[in-house]
Amino acid sequence: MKQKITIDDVARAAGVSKQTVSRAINNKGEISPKTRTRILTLIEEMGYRPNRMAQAMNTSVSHMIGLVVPDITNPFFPEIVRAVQDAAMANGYSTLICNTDEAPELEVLNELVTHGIDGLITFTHRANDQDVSEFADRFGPMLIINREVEHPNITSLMVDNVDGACKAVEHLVELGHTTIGMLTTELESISNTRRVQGFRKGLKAAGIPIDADLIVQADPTLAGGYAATMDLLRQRPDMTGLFTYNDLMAVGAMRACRDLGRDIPTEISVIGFDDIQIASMVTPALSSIRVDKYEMGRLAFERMLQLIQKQTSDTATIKMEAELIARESTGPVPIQVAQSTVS
Amino acid sequence: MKQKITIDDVARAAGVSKQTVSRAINNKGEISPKTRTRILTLIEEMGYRPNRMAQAMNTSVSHMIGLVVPDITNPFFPEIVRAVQDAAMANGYSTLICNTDEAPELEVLNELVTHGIDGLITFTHRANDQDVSEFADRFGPMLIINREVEHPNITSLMVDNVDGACKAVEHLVELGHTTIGMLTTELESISNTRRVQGFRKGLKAAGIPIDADLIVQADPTLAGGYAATMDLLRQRPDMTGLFTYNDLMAVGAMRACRDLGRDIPTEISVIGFDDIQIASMVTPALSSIRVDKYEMGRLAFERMLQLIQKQTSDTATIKMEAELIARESTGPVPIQVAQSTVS
DNA sequence: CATAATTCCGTTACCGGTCACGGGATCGGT
DNA sequence: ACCGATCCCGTGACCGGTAACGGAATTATG
Repeated sequence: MKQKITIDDVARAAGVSKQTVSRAINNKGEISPKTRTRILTLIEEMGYRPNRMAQAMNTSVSHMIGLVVPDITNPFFPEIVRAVQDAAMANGYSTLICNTDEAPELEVLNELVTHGIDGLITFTHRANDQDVSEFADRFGPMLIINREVEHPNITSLMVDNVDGACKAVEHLVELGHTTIGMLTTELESISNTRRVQGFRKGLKAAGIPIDADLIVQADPTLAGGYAATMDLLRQRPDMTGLFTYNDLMAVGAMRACRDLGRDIPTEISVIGFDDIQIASMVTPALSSIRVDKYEMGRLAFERMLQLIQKQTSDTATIKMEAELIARESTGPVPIQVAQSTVS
Repeated sequence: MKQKITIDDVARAAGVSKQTVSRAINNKGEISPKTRTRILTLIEEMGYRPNRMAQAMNTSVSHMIGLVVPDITNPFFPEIVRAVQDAAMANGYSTLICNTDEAPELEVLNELVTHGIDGLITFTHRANDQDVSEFADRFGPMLIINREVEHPNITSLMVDNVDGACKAVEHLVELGHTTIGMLTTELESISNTRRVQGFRKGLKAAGIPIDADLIVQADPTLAGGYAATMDLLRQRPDMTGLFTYNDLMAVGAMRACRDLGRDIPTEISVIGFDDIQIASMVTPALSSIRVDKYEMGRLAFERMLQLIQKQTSDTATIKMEAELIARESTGPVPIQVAQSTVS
């Protein structure tokens, strides 16, 4: 049994050629209105749906896109994924998703290509520029998030990390802090580099000298943030403001502060980055630099669709701003119960 | 330009028929070892990969499975998705994912089928049994999580919700609580029904009479838990133990307790269900009934693969236990920093 | 009424692989 | 040296659709 109902079955039932059925479905080519409606109602009755693989074989349009994220369990990604899928589904596209944190990125990409995807949205970070370029040569439209690669097939979507980090520092400075630390993470990460850059820029703008001792590297996790903060606060108890590479580190940092008896926000202020769901759920609620993740996914798919349909050949980088969200961890603000739909 | 490299290109380059190339790749049929290795090295050099769509057209094996979740941004799902994808990738399978909380479920399923998926793992909850059965008639192997449908093509994976809820109550009872409330959610949900059932069973086992006033329905969200708890604690200030349908409600409940000046856990104990990442991150850390979500996804794919490859025709329900995780919210336990890998 | 222009639909080839079959070359046995 | 078995490999058809072309039926035109 190959497939439940084929176009031939419909053609036979309608007493026409399958080409005519095809014309009826796609409303393409010459076909009389009454034949068309007759076939369409018949299709409806039979519950026939064209096989997208067969379609893709001659049209080269599979109605699938690839979506590659490092790790879907990282709270930063689900919202982006959701946005891409919502937009995809609304346009008749399905999404093939892969995680790459423990798999060779290019291998994953190549595997996705064999399925005939029409486009690719990815957070490819580990593969080097040259390999990515070579891949893009052989493949079609590609959209990379938080990375810029010069290539006619590659469009980038960049969050303004420098500005975001800068806003975090500005916020702390406005609250009166002058001894401000930062938890950073692996240097290979472009986002991290930019956020450190923004941190320095913010301090400089406020006329605060940069103290290398206050910039500490750690794992971008809750445990990493906890450990680094324990160390940092012991060595530099004078620190009253802390900015972290991401929210999970900030949550860990807050836990460390509590364990060291440093009240938040009266004795120390903490601000994270990304504004993941958890940020608004912890106590005290975490201030953060929000990246509009849903919008990010939406924009990514929107441009991707245009590229696929060749409505545009614009591969100019899409830029997004990051926004300060001040909550309890950087000052006494009213408690807000977040809106969230979760079962 | 249809595709970068086809089997014909390889055949031409090797000076053989494409059938021979096919034999070399699949190591199937009669082929001399030296021809085979010659072709394989050539394939390696050229970077050729067979088009899975074309393969699927005659073999009916697309190496894709469908994965349908209500909402990937719900913290309950990413880990399951990840587990399925890890297992899938390890077996050469790709995953087509869709969200269904705002789309007609059967429509989504049917759409996935047109892509030729080999199997389907789903959390289909809203569609009624008959529609699901009819769908299963036309489709192949299906695995539904947290729902049982009698059908030769359908395998179920069930978490023992009754037992899990029972464990939560037992835990509260052991701590000395006798006035225990529960936040439930929509009645249509099977999981909810079972958890309420377990709640009642636990009380009965402890000899505590069931007080209908203490069972309150709310949205399964942080906001829902917050609002319901505010109401409940005002009407029943004597309540000292609270069990919630899920962790998000519990986090909301804890916030409500704090706002009402009820200290956790000295004045009231709270326990949730699912043990999502957030549970270990909030303060105080939330006790919960853990569902091993990674194992859930792993088991689901494992069985699915067997069914696809017809290694088994076993559609017996897969059962999973839920486990008590006691943290700060139900008693003074040492603080644990959770292990978590997040960027 | 004959011819040209439309309208509508069927036929054939093809997308990129795999299956079933058949046939040439090599080898062994007598 | 002849014949059958074995080992390889090629040929044609096919999976389920679509593109391109061509031809019959209908309508318009002289």
